[in-house]
Amino acid sequence: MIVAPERSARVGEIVETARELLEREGPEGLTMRRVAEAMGIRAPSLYKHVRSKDDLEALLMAEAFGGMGADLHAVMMDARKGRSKKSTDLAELGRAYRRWALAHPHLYRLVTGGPLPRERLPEGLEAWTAEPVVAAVGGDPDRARAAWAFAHGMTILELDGRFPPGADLDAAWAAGIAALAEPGRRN
Amino acid sequence: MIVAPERSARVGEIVETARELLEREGPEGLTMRRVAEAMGIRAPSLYKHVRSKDDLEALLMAEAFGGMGADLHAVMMDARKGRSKKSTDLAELGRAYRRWALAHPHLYRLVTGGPLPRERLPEGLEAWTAEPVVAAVGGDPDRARAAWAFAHGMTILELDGRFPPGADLDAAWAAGIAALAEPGRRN
DNA sequence: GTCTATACCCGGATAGAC
DNA sequence: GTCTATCCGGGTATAGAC
Repeated sequence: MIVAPERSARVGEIVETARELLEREGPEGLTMRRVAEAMGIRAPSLYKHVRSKDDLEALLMAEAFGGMGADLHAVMMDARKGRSKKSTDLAELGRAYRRWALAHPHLYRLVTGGPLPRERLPEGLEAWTAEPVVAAVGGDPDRARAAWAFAHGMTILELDGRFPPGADLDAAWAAGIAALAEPGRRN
Repeated sequence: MIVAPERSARVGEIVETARELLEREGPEGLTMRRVAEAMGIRAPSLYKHVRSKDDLEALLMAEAFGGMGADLHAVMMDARKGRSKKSTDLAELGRAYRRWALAHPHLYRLVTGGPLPRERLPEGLEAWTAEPVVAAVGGDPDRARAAWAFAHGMTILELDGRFPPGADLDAAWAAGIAALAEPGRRN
């Protein structure tokens, strides 16, 4: 479990406002001036609570990470109740991953796009989020990375509208997951 | 084969300057002012040749697309000389893809990050670039999309430094390619 | 301690003169 | 085809009012 670090109530308000703005209007809408405006104050006042815009984005990232991670962990827990086998896990996980991303496209981009500001993120958050994937492939780190790359690639290409209009993405997901769900056969 | 559309020599200069700037300094360095400066003119003059910065980026994108596509087509041609079978094709293709991206990280991001401005790109460029991948998986579009997503995911996560320091990326690539290279077995 | 006003710098873009 | 002047919007530092 991940515990949110202590911080003033004001900071919580700012992050919440920023999250709503980002989800509603996308990255263009997330400016310090707009956040302040939405809170009824002036932009410079924000700097009494957060160091910089990058800092604010890191806080948002931590929150979003936690939300997505919670969803994935829930799938893992469900699977452990016995109703599913390993390869089903991975398929379920993939669906949960995709569902979360499509429900929060801008947050997904924030969390997965560009380098991670690791110094600004709670320690262990990254590994915790990845746990369910590692578990679903039986602990093989190479296959876990391949699966993660596949899921991220499918997701970001879909969000960016890079697949042709008629593409059957369910089928592409199924093809990839089926292939990656079991141990390699050659070598 | 793709033919570059007609355009004034000056536009060619601008695109070339922009490409050098982007490759050398990254997206932060690519501003209209810096491009102009590098050419010894003022920024507003650029607008006599390109409509907007987005337009300039689209020109850059088309060029980069062509470059990457040419590399992938070369691999496909080589394979057709008979030395390799299908699954080898996909592995070779993956290596060429990764190599190109690591050699031109900023161009790769430009080409694959965010939505495609399809109206501004030469028609057919996208499909032409994808041809070798489709060929390598025997024409199955679902598997081609899965393979592309995997390759893009691996590549962008590597460029963004999202894998842990000790991760064996060669192994992750191999695991993914081996899995995706052959037709699915279940259903 | 919290906010405001003001101001600076940078980037994209336009208008109009030469 | 290039210039100068200029506008707008964004991040952010500073100084000071309450």
